[in-house]
Amino acid sequence: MDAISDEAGAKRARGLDRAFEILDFLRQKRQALKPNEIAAQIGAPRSSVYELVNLLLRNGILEFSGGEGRVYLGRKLYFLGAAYENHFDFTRECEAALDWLADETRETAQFCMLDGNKYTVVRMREGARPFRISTDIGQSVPIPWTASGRLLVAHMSDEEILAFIPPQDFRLPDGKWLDSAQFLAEVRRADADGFFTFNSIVDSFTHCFAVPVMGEEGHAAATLCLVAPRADGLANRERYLDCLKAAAARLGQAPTGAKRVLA
Amino acid sequence: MDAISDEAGAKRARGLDRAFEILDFLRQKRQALKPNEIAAQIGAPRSSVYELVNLLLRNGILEFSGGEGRVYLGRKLYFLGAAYENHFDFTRECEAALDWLADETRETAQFCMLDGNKYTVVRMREGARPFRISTDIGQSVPIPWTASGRLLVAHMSDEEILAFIPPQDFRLPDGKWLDSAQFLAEVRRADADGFFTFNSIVDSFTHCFAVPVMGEEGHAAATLCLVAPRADGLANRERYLDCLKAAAARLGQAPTGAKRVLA
DNA sequence: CGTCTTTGTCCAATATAATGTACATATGAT
DNA sequence: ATCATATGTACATTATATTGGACAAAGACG
Repeated sequence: MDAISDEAGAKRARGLDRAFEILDFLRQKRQALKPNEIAAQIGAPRSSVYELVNLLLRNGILEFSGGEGRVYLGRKLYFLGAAYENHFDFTRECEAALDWLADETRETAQFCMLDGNKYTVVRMREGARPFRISTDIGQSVPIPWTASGRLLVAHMSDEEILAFIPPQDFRLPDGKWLDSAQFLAEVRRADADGFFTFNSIVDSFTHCFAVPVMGEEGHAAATLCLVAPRADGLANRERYLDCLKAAAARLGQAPTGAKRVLA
Repeated sequence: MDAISDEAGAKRARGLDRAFEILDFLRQKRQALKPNEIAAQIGAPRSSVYELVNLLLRNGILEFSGGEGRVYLGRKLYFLGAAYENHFDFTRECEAALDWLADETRETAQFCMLDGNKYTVVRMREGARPFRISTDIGQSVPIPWTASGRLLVAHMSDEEILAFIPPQDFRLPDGKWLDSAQFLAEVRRADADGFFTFNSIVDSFTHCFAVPVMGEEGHAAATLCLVAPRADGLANRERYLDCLKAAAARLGQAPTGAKRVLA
């Protein structure tokens, strides 16, 4: 499934990799599945999947859900995820930033990150527009399809970027292929400018704005984005960018392990 | 680590179990650790831990954090946890219920679940009291120490319960041992009553109220709790219980007929 | 009634993952 | 300098985890 992992030769897969492949698959499907279905759809031996599923069930990583022996992601994952969220503590400030952005611009505001070699929307505020413009939260989207994508890979070299992004992800939703050289050029420009904007590739009526949120490694750990109707986006371009930059500046470069003890 | 799994004989541990042991350990420690430290503290071979950590890093399950090669839970776990939360979608209603409870009673309100064979507070609203009564969110607490614990294991047989709860968890914070027979009797009473209340075992000045939130399997999937000063709790006992039951009824699964929370 | 598909369990074979050990480097104490 | 500790890497060994395939029960369908 992942372009990173298995190739051609029918090698044995490591249990851990298979396990996380199962978890990712369930997340992508967003529904409980029978072990059999999982095995068939990810192309793994049934016996292996059954064994792994049982193991994960015992650990609380998976849970029975939906009856008929179907399984889905388990409570333990929720706890682990909550611990992550708590540790890096971007959530609260993130929500505040999105609220402020949505309030200030009336457009859809998003907080986005990389999930492996895909782009994903982590949090979102719907704008006050009469029509909804939204990618679903948690869905994996090819990096080249998004404005944020340019910023999220900007710390890599050209070679690293091309090795990182699956080649098929340069195929746009309309079937056309995005030239990788053009993409790389846009990455470099975005990095130099500190933002990236374009008419959305995914639809034909929105303009997207993205600015980086700097993490502790000194590069973009996430992005803040606005998705606006095209005319509107072009008309308010400077103001929107200023809003985004202000919000990102407040969010970024948080003190590393900052633990706040509340009184 | 888990009382369930390995004991005695120095057997080889399975990679997956070790991996999740590492994840749980990091969650418990709530800080980034070096692989070396992890290995030493969980009593695992260093070479194994190094291999697993690298594997988990490649999968985004762990991340470098805090420098010096330290690692902590990774973003992928956040995504998986978010998918779980989204699927079972208890969060939004849960927050509303806690808000309502805190508003109605002015006491600390908690939403609690089992994490493996421990009790844990998943969400909480601080009460309006001048002093704080709080278990930290996400901390694992022995089941017998809590009022909720009685309800969360009530669907098991006596034997299952005793096999499920680690024996040392019957040792209370003050060093005394809780008689398991007494605990089982309390479990049965709580199940019959549809609630459990007692003077906290953990401290000496609070009274705890717990009611079950019924899940799709027909037993308590979680609990709603109030933690009140003793005098206050006793004075408002009936009203607090009514509030809790009302909130839990709205939260829980519509009873399918088998088991029923008595009003 | 057969026949096919779906689902789950069981088991032997072997590729390999977990481990112990040795090695390399840095840091700090004496 | 010398010793001790902490940290990370490399590799051979062997216990075992992964896998394919056999087996069986339970529909679905004609």
